[in-house]
Amino acid sequence: MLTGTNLKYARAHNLRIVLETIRLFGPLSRKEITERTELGLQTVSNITRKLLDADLILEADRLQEGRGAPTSLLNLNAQGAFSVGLDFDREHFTGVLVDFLGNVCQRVSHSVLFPTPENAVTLMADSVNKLIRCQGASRKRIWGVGVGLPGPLGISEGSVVTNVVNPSAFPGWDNVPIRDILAERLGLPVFIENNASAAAVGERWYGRGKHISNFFYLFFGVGLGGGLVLNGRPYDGHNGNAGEIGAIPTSSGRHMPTGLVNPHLGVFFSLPVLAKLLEREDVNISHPEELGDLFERKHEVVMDWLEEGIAQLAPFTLAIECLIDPGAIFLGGRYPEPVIRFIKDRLDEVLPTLRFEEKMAHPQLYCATVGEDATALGVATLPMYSSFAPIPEVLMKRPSNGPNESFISLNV
Amino acid sequence: MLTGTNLKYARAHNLRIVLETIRLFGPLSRKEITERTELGLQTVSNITRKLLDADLILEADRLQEGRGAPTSLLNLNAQGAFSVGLDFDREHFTGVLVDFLGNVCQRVSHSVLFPTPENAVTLMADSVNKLIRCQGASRKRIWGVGVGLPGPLGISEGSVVTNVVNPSAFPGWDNVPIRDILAERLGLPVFIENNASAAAVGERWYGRGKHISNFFYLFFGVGLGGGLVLNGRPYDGHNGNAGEIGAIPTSSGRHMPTGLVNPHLGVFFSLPVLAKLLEREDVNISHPEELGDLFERKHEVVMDWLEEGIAQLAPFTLAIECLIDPGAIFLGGRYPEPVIRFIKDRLDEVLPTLRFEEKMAHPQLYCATVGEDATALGVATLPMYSSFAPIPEVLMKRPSNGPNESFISLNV
DNA sequence: GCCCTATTAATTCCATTTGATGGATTATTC
DNA sequence: GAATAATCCATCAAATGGAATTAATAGGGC
Repeated sequence: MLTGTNLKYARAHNLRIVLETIRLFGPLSRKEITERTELGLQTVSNITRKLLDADLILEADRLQEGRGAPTSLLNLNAQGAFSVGLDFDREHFTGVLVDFLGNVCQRVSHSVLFPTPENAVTLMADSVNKLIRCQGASRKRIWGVGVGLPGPLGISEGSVVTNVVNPSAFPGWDNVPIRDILAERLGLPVFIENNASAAAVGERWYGRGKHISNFFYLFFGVGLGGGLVLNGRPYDGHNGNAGEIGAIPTSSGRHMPTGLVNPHLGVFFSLPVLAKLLEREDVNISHPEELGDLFERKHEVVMDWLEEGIAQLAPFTLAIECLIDPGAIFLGGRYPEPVIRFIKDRLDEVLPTLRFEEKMAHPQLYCATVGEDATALGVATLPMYSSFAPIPEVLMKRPSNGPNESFISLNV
Repeated sequence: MLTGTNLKYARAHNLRIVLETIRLFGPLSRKEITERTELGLQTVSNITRKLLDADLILEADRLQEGRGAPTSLLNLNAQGAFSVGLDFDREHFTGVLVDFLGNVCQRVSHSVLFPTPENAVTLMADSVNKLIRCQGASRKRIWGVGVGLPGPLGISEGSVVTNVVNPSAFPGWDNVPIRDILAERLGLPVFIENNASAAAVGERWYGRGKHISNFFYLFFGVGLGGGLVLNGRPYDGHNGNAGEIGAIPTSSGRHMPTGLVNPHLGVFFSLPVLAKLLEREDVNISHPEELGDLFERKHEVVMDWLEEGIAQLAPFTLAIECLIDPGAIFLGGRYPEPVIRFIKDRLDEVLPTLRFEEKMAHPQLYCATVGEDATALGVATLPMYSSFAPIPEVLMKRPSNGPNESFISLNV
C-alpha cells in the first residue's frame, strides 16, 4: 500500500509491540521489555502505564532477588479483552467466548441443518448476546466477533469480505453480505474467514505457532483444507485461496465417487465420500465424532480409506516442504484426535522414504488443537489479532480494516 | 523481531515510500505523491528536497495545463544509483553494472571452469573494479554488489549468509565466507543469493513483477529452481530453501540417470542429464545456448526430453497454484528464450485439462526476462532492494542487515 | 546483633530533539 | 481576481538523554 507513517502510527505500533512482547514472553519487568523491544526505558514506562490504565495488563507482586529495587512484573490481564468465535458448519454450530489468554469461558452448541441466511443471522446474534451476558463483562471488553464458514469466501467491492459459501451445499447463501449484516445487528466488529485459515491463525496466536513464524496448517474437516502463516502472519494469496490443498489434482484412486472427471486431493478426505462407502456396509455416519468410534474399532473400510488418503497426501506434503519450506506443519481440524494422530504418525513414517535428500532440513509435523472448539477458538482470535497483533499495516496510514482503528485511537 | 520504532525510522520509511512511489508511478508531482502516500504536502516537499539533494531524483521541466501554477514533475535519476551484479555459475561468469532504472551500462563475460575460491574472489573483485571504472561514476554512487551462486546457500553464525555451494560440483568451496571476503576486499556491501531467488527479486524490482505482489518464479538453469515473492517481498522460508521445486519427489520416468533411487522433479530439467542422453547420438552440449540450436532444429531427443519434463512439471505447477495462490507464475532463467516460451505454451495447454474447477481463478503464466544477463541483473537488484525498498524492516529498530543503515542515516 | 551507609537496580520526572502537520504565504498561470 | 502548486513558519506529539527518586541489600563499625 505504499503509504507513509507518522508519530501516531508509530505509537500504535509500539503499543502493540510491547503488548505482544508481554503476551509471548511475560511476565516481564519494564527493564526486560526495554531490552527486547529496543525501546527506551521511559517509552516503555509510558506505554505500560497506558496498557495498565486500559486494564489490558496487570502489575504482579514485586519480585526481590539480589540487591536493588525489586522488579515488578507485568503480565497480560486475562479479563482485559474478550472475543467471540462462531463456527458455523454444515451440520453443527458452536459458539465460544474466549478471554485474552485464549481460555474458553462460555460455550454454546447446536445441531442445525441448512438454515436460511436469516435464521443463521438470528441464531448467531442470539448466541453472541447469550455468550456475552453469561460473562457479565461489559460489552466494551468484547473486541469483536469471528465467524468461521466452510469453503472459500469471496471479496466484493470495498474490499469487505462477504460470504459466498459453496452454493451447492448452501442454497440461498450466494453472495450474502453476512459480515455487514451481523456487524450492524451486533454493533461489534465482525470478521469472516474460512475455517482452515482461522484454525491457522488460532494456532499462531494461542498455540505452539506462537514462536513459529512460517507454518502450514492441514485442516481435516468435512473436506481437506489448509491455512498458511508466513513471516508471522496469515497469508491469503492473490485470490484469497492460498492453502487450498484439497484442490490439487491427483491420480485417480480406489475410493472415489463414480463419474468424477478430475480427481483431486480433497476427494480422498471427504467425509461424504466415506459415508457413501460405509453405506454399503450398512453403517451410517453424519458427524466427524462418529469417525472416532469406527477408528477405535479399526473398521476395515475406514482404515483402508485412511491409508489411501495418506498415500495420496504424502507427495504433496513434500511439495509443501519444498515450495514453502515452513518451520512446521500442523495437523488439526474436526477429525477426532486419535485419527489426526494416526495420520501424523503414518506421514512421519512415509515421508522420509520419499525425500530426495535425507539429510536436508525438513519441518516437524505436529498435532494441533483439535475438536469442535478448535475452529471456534480459531475464529475468535481474528478480532484479537486485528486489535493487538503488531503487523506492519499498523504502521502505514489508512489501515486496511476499519476495526484496527479501535486500538490505534485508544486514548487512555 | 518485535522491536519498536521511532521518528528516525519513520523518516527512513517515508523516504523510501516516496522514492518507491516515484519509481513505480513516476513522473509525479509533489501533489500526486501526497495523494498516493497519504503524507502531508510539507512532508513530501521536505523529503523530495532531500532526494533531490542526494541526486536520486530529478526535477523535470514544468508542465502547464489549465489554470494554476505549473506542475513540476519528479522522476528517478537513472545516474543516481548504480549496482553491480555478478552471476557466477558452473561454466561461465557474467558481470554487469546497472543504473537506477535497471539499464545494463557495462558488461563483462568469461568462460571459466571450476576456479578455486581465491581465483574466484580475484576474478570478481577485478571485474567489479573494471565495471566501475568504465562507468566513471564515483564509487559513492555504487550501492553494492550482488553475487549469484547456483544451489542452496547456508547461514552461519551472526546471520551472515556465507557460501556453501553444492560441494560435489565445487570442490574446495565448502563453507567459504565469500560474502565477507569480497566485502572487505571491495569496501562495498555484498549480497549473496542463489540465482533463482535473485531472478525473482529482479523481476519484482524491474520487471512485470513491479505491480504483482505475490508470484512464483520458475528458474530453468543447469537444474530447476524457483523463487518466491510474497506480500511484495522475497520469501526465503524457514531454512532459506523456499521455492526449491526441483527437490519435489516424482514418479520415475523414462529420462533418468541410471541408479537413481529417489527421482525428483529437478532430474527432468537437468542439463547434465540431457547431455548424457545426447551423447548417445554423438551430440555434445556444454552450454545452455546450444540447447537453443537443437530446439530450433526440433531435435527428437530434446523435444522428447522437454515433453516429459513438462508432463512431470504440470501437476506441481498446479500445486503452486493451489497452495500459494500467486498472482502470476514467471518462467525464466538461462534456457534460450524460444525454449522457455515453448514450455510456457505447452503448460498453458496442459494445465486447464488438469484443473479441478475450470472456472476457478488461476495465475497467469509469463515469460520473464531471460538470457545470460537476466541472472546478473537479478542479483544486481539486491543492493538496490536493500537500500531503497520500503520493506517493513526499515521501520523496526536494528534492521536485519547492516547495509540498510546506509540509507537510513543518509544525512543530506 | 544492630545500625548506618554505600551500592545497586528499577522506575519516573524534566528538558530536549526530531519530524510530521496545520495555516498562512508566495508564485504562477488563466 | 481566481485557482493551483509549492513553501515558510509555528505547533505538536512522541521518543529520548540525563538527573532524580525509590527501594532493597551488603557490609562495616560498634
